[in-house]
Amino acid sequence: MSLPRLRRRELPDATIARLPQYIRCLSQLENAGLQTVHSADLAAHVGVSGAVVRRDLSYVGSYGTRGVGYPVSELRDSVNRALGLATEHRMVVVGVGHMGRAIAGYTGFAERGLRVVGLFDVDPELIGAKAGNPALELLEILPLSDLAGFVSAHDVAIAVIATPAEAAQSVADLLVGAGITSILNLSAVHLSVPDSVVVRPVDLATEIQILAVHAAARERK
Amino acid sequence: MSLPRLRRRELPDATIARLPQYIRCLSQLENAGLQTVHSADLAAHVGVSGAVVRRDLSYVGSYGTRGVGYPVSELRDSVNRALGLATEHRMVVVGVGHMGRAIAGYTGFAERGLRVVGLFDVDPELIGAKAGNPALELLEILPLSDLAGFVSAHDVAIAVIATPAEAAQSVADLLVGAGITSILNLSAVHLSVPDSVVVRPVDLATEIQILAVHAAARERK
DNA sequence: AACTGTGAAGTGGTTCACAGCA
DNA sequence: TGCTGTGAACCACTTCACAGTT
Repeated sequence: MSLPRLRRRELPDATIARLPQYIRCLSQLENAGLQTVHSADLAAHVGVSGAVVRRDLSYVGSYGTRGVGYPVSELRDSVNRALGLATEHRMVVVGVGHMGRAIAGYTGFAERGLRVVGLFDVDPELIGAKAGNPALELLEILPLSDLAGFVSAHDVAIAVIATPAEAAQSVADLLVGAGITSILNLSAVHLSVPDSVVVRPVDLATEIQILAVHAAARERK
Repeated sequence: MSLPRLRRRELPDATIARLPQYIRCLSQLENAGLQTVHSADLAAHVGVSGAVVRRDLSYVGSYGTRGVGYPVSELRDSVNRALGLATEHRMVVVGVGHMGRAIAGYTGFAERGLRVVGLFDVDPELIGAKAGNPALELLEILPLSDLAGFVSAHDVAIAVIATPAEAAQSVADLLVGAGITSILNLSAVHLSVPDSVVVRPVDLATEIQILAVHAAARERK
């Protein structure tokens, strides 16, 4: 009998994306008083196959019982731990247009261990105004010139770029200089950053375009 | 010598996502008077390798010249055609919060062959108000009860769900009933729809969570 | 009998490396 | 010589299918 593998505890991105969905489902089950859950139940809730769920849970190192299922609350704790939800990750949002406000005001970050702590913009009309999640304290919008100081003072590692495309690269340079290591890029352009910095691009226009191309292909067929 | 393969002209999603970036770059080069471009140039602009660019362009069936490169304007036309940019794809946005407004007001859709033609919400305070891209005509926000009629009357195939999680599934049901075939789901929950309907989920909180988990892993190391 | 955990095969996409052609 | 076009290897993730365990 070999010990459970302790080596690389690297979660695939696809798994990380599903774990919070399992957590939400597990919390509901726990409230409903359920003690155990099958991979198939979680699978149905998240819209994947049971095999995916079992594979995901094998990564978090939490074991179910063959023939029975998974213990609901232990499993939820394990998944929480795998996601590192004990520590709060602070982030800043640069660009307080509609998209920036949508993120600043999103109420679902707390349960994911995330928190927006700073808002930045160049527009003098916006600077000094307040925005954010009304359930927490509203945040004052600060000028970009305060960004570097703020990031180091508040030990922020994650930034969201929600500026127009033209400003995105210069904001990224600023963020990197300030010590940010992870960037969510909502602008439509590719950002050049050092290898030590991780960028995830999300472009809603591109997502819709993918839908449109497939829709056109289906119509044609 | 075998004819160029005419069979499945299916573009991979990853390729579809990059083509608009090539287009933007090609337009710039064309304005600058350049006649030809190397795969490496496009690659640098988009942040991928030259091999990816060549593979992508081989899908669109546009041929460069070995030893020389690609003809800029012919290539742009080919890419435009591959993306089906000649026909305009109409879409509706359901949920006119910050996220919905960000999409309704986005000015980059036109160059991608996309257009928001309808806005819908349940909030009586919002219904009747106007929102959208100020460069075009502003759109009146309509009640959900108008959705089905609107979709069939205006031949809309694509919808964006930008509602809170609780409303998302019922909105999806409504959209499917109305004949929508493609949905961009910005809510955090999985949507159940018939196989004939394509859903692309985009959850910004999840994207940030992926960054946070990786950041935590790097710190730990 | 029921359900987990996981090798092994399959899939979609990227990277390598090089043959082919101007 | 220089750059394209593309088989083949590779990689990350999913799916299959079944052995293992209670």
